[in-house]
Amino acid sequence: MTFTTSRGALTRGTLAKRAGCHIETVRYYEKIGLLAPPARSPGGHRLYREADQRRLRFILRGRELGFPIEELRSLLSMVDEHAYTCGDIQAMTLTHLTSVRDRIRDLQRLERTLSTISDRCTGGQVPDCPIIDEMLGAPA
Amino acid sequence: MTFTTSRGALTRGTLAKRAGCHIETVRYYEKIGLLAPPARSPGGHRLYREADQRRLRFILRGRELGFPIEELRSLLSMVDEHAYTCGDIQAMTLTHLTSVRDRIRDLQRLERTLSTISDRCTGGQVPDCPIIDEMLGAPA
DNA sequence: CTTGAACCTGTAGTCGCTACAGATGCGACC
DNA sequence: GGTCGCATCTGTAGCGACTACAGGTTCAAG
Repeated sequence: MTFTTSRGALTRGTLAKRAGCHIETVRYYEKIGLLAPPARSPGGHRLYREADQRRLRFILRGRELGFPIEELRSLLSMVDEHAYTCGDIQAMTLTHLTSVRDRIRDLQRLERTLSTISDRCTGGQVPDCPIIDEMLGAPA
Repeated sequence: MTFTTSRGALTRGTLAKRAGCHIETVRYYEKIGLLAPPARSPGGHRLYREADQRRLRFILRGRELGFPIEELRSLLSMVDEHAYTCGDIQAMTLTHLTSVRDRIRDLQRLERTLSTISDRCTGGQVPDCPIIDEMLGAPA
């Protein structure tokens, strides 16, 4: 079992498992400066604390919400310095929400197009296909 | 005016403009083997024909429909060899359609989460924010 | 003290382009 | 035929957000 070391520190693998990400993601976030370089064991292994786990969870939760890394970097520094207002965060979120809605609309248009053209197919062994014809010729 | 050369060949820039893509995309598609290496002028400039324009349009239309490059490679070789049935193409399209629908569902979930949490904001100069609290604590 | 998993480092690959630098070609005009 | 300026040529690096690998070391359990 790999849990914690003698003084309660977490290894990289354990941190990743607990926070719910790939082990290499932890190292990646350190490299790009989202996670601070942690303490090391005498042999050079990273040793994390509970605070690191909370910070990583924050980042991962932000990613799940679709925030890009650079926005998370801003969010983290605002939180670190307690320098934010609800209005600031809400504005960032609403901007982000707009882009999510745009993406949904784009995909819905695509969905309609794809279902329309595939509905026109007869299927089976027929050596002609309206999808190919559509791609060869006029746009749908 | 840059249209066609003496024998009706298209330059790379003209081809890109006519087909509707970035000039560098043409070279990229050649590099990855979607477009065949075209004839060259004595000085080494690419010279394209109408058939190249049709092929490029096919690829771009496929990209607009969201097909990944590798699927377009398959589609192109099937079309080149007249070796496809409507059923084959329809199956590819339906698989692709499913993944588009999955992505829509994921984004809709995200949209609901983001609008729910931003609705809880009071906004303005308030130094606490439910969005941040959410990211620091329990998942929404 | 041995064993095997976990970790260390740096780097390359993913996808689909786009951008750049530095050199050369092309065609229009004079 | 000379000059001008745009277009094109080549190879390579960068984007975003990781993930995978190679080749070596450390850790901890038995």
